[in-house]
Amino acid sequence: MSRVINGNYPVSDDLRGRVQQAMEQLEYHPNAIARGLRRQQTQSIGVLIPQVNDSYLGMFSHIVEKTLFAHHYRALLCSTEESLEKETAYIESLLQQRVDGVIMFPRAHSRQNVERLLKQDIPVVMIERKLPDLPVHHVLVKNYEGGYIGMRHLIDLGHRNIALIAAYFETYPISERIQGALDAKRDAGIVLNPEDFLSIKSEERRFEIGYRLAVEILKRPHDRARFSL
Amino acid sequence: MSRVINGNYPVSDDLRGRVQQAMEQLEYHPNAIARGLRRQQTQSIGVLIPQVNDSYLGMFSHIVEKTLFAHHYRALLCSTEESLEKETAYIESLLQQRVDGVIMFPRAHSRQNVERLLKQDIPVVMIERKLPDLPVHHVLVKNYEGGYIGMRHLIDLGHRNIALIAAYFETYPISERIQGALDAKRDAGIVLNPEDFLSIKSEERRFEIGYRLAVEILKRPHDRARFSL
DNA sequence: CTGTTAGCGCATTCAA
DNA sequence: TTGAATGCGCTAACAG
Repeated sequence: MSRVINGNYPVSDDLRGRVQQAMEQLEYHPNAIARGLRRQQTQSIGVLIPQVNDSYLGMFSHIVEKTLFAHHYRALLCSTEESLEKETAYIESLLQQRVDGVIMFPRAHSRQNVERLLKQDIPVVMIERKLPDLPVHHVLVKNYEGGYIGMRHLIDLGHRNIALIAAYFETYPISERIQGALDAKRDAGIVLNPEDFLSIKSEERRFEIGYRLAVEILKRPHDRARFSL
Repeated sequence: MSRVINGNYPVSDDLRGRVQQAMEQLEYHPNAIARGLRRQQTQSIGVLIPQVNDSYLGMFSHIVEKTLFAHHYRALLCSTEESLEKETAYIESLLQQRVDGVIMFPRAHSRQNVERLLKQDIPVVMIERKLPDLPVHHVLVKNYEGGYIGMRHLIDLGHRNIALIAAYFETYPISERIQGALDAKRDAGIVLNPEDFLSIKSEERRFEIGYRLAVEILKRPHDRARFSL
């Protein structure tokens, strides 16, 4: 009897006892599928991440999973692998799965996918990316401040020749950090040397290129602090 | 019409066209919940891992997710955090979710949980742990050979004083590796010095203790190669 | 080839 | 307080 399991209706102790005993004997496990169909609610949240296999994102997904678990929700972790195609396929899957909500950590331009979710009235939380004109929740880090503080720290340490390496420099969180860093430089009255800003194109493998650029910088004359965003 | 979607019944082009058009207009997404209830099959596989947030396990879960995805299955990643309680809670959840199968990467003694799954006829795949008397699939690495080859390599390099650090030394994959390593030593006619085998108790934080033990070994006199399992 | 129907397991009515 | 009936959206079986 559903009333015993959910405890949202008055039930006599006698009946409850008999039902519970029967449940144990039959090794009965409530069918979450049928319940989801009836209640139109699945207690599951889609979590889209560029790659689970990454220290920062792994930490992020872990804490999300842990929190959802504690609130009796299940996280459907979806590794998009930076691919918009896979993200789209996963969105379709989550739509069919009738998830109660979606948390997105997008790298690519996922606007259309977000719109598809909203059209089906599925709440969306965006991490570290802005979609100001859409009714979604945002979780944003103080990127500008981070960039500013980081650069400021190096300046306070006495460094003056500070180069900047950035990937995805045209996208939201990074552009903010860069702006913060550049502003810190400007506020300290340090000349902005264009050759000190090295960007990595999005298509390139970021790790290797970052390494190569760093090596190049270190080959330059003078003492230089490095700063990677 | 389900026949159009699934394409497993003959349908005229005319009807198919009309149905497809209607689907687009209504922004129809097949309800996987209802389908799962009807078909008694959910196209989802539970994947239990001690921690997603770990380089080796992260890689493992990533490749599993990728493979399942390609086969139109969804991976329900469950991070057990080395806790038997959380593993048990997840097993119950997967049981209720009616997953089509479970892949387990257990650290703790998960025998009972495996038995609960089998009792409901859910296929189980065990990674790197043996449960010989249970009808489960096993995926095992050649641990003995790995330990043997590793030790053999150091011996071939000319080292003679070789210490061994191991956590969970009493559990399956590790004990195999240790046996392999010790056999390699014996086969090379090297005396087994008991103080060369350092174990880490399972309760301890493995990383820090491993580091401390390694430092201790390095303080010893003589040239010693280190070997961690 | 196509329309109709029953039932998957549950939660929520409505009666009793 | 409890039993019985309905329908969530789908697919498989059965007619047509």
